[in-house]
Amino acid sequence: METRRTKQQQSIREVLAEAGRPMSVQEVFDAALTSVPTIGLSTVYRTIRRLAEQGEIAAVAVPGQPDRYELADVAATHHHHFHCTECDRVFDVRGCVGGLDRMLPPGFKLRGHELTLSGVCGGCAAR
Amino acid sequence: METRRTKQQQSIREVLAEAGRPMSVQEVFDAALTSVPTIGLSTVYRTIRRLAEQGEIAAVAVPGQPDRYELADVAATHHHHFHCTECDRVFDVRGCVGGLDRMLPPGFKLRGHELTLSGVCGGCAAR
DNA sequence: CCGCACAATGACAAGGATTCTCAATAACGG
DNA sequence: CCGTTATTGAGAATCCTTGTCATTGTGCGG
Repeated sequence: METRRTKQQQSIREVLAEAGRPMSVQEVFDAALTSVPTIGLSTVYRTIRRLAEQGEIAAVAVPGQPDRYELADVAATHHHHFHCTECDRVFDVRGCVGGLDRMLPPGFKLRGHELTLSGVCGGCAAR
Repeated sequence: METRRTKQQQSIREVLAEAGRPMSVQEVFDAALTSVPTIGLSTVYRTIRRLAEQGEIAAVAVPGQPDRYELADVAATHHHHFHCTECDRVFDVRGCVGGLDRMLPPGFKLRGHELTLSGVCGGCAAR
């Protein structure tokens, strides 16, 4: 089961890398179309799922909307997210919080956490 | 446009109130069936959506899974969530974090935040 | 440089979740 | 008790995601 390098996967990674923010599958698909006009939506779903399973990208959930994804090396640089309720885009924000394990009941084991701030982004607030 | 009191809506609220944790639509439906055996899935979706729009319940997102919902008065008592990666249930946890607005870029306006811890719950850890 | 094996693709079918549609039901004011 | 009409339940329709499969094209060995 070797792994082969294709322009489709290359494109998807580039899109995610250049975006600098978590993107939905549809967003990735639209962006990838400009560099690989024949790419199929299935391929984007497949590739993103595989990257997620391999831990190369991380999923970000927003209530009522499809998941977004971002590169794991970004995710590894511990940070969190900001969801603009106006334009529905998601941004990365730096910084974190501590003492989380103290919030848990006895017997619970903490493995990770995800903080999503919400409000209005700079662009939307300006208008 | 008056609002009428029905046993279906009553049941859905009771289920959410008694659960004490965020539930998916399917979970609410299953639980509501015991008190109102004829209730339809459509009604549960409709009612939950309306309650969410009215701000009576709040949505909780988990990557790759349908949203969960909990009563707003619970949500108002500021708290957060713990997602067990073993049994996939979501629990409420007390406590919070501060200084979040300092994490935002200039021009961004913070209106709310959602913290989701993940790991293994007490029950699953015991086994 | 060529050809083969098979991983990856793209188009479409299939599946699951959620919303929509509409005739039938049942609150609630009169 | 009656009529109005909000609400319901069943199923169709829609959206998002995964599965299927013939075709394509990568990477290796010759």
